[in-house]
Amino acid sequence: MARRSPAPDLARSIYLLWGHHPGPGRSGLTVPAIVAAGIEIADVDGLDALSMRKVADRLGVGAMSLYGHVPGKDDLTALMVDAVHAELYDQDVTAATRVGDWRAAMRFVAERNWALYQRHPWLLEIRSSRPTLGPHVSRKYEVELRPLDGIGLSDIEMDAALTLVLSHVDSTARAHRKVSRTRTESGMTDAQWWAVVAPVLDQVMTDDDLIVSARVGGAVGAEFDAAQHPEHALTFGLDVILDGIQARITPG
Amino acid sequence: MARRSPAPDLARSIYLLWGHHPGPGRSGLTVPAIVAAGIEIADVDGLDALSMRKVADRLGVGAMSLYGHVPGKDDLTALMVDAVHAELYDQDVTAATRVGDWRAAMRFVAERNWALYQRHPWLLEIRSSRPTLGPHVSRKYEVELRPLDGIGLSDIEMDAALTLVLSHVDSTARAHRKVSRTRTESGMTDAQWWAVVAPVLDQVMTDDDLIVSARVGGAVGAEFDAAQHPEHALTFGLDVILDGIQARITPG
DNA sequence: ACAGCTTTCGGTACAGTGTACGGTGGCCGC
DNA sequence: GCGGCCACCGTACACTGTACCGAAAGCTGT
Repeated sequence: MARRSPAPDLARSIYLLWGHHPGPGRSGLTVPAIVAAGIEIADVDGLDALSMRKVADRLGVGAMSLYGHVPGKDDLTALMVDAVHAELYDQDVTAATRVGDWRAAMRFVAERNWALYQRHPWLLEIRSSRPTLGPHVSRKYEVELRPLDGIGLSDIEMDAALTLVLSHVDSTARAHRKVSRTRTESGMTDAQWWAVVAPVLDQVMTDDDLIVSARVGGAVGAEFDAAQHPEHALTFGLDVILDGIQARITPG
Repeated sequence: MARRSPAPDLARSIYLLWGHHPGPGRSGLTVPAIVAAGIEIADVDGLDALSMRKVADRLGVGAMSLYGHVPGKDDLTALMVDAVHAELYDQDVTAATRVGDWRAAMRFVAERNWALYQRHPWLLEIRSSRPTLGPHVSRKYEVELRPLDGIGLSDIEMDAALTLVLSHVDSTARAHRKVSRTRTESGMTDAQWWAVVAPVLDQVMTDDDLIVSARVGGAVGAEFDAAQHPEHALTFGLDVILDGIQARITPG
């Protein structure tokens, strides 16, 4: 696994994110090409399937050649993250402000981020210790922050409010992904899966105290089969959060 | 890596979670001991450092001996997850209802879950496709759902509201962990780290549009150094969410 | 055109991982 | 005392990220 002794070169990582990388060598290999290949693999097979050798194979190049352009896998994934964030607002820094008041803007932001997670589910699997300080991520932050400027929140509250909206999308997408992975991995529909699991649970759950959760779990399960559960959770949570923020702006 | 061809045995996994496991063999190995060893390793060194060989070493046993008690690593981590959830409410199903009205109860729930994440940060790193259908996780759901019963939410809204609170704790803990990992991995304080990063960013960020984010980022960074940032984010978000739920119960 | 140097490429190797397979040793029932 | 069974585990395989260093290709100076 990752060497940690010679302290990862922060400066180099940042320069790389902001486009300071060597031109093509004699095999035509470039950083953008490597990043694009990585994204393609992760989009199709997930982050677990992303390996340096697979990226190299896809580019018709030896595994070790990648290391002349990218310091290691962590930096590659950071580059991938920043790259896909360019898709969000087409580089238009007023994209969110443009759609209406701050509530409409936050709904727009939530929807765009949700769509991004659907296109690139591997974003949810990344466990990086450092924040991604790349150009597109920075710009995304600006776009999403602007509609909250001047509506009566302190700077710190602005950040907290945005974080709240984004975390909600993140968590909902994560839950959504969990059920869809269960589906694909087991090769069953949700109903089939429950048909296998339910009898076992019935046999084993001898706990008489699970009164409320049994009822609620049943109701959720029913809605669940109705198939558009995640969208409901997304809008419900968003409504709650926006109302809560509103209450913070205009108390009483 | 994980074999997937012979379809993971769902029934066996559930039975295992609910305590159906073989007694000690001639080396004294038991499932609870394996799970405890796994938790100890993950608590200290994180989930990445958890390997079947390390668990076996800690128990003075060969790596393959574990497979007589546990089908594989995924099931082991599921067992670990369920096990630590026993710590949350000391098996008292009325623990949350007891502390006051539903708002007080949700604060209590948030605080307990936050504490659990601090004790077992590896909970945030788990990427399992299936939900953990174990006894302690089930009971936790019941404990946390009860205070929301009968306050004017539909069953589905109850679940969504609880999910909202828990996701918020989850996301905040995740962000908190990210900065503390940056600290330990780089061996620098936050200030030192920024002292390295900031000049590089300044040199490379030639984007004139980042007006609001520069200001807000600065404010957050200052608060950030004040060191209790995550607790602030936790209570701010919780206030927003609870106000939003309140608005949903008693409109007007 | 050719020599020499620089830069880039990639084969091999190493320390890890999860876990399948099959041999072995110790315990239990007779 | 002894046959059989089963828990245990040594070995092996297919992977991973990446360090090291030889090889080859291209550019430069003459």
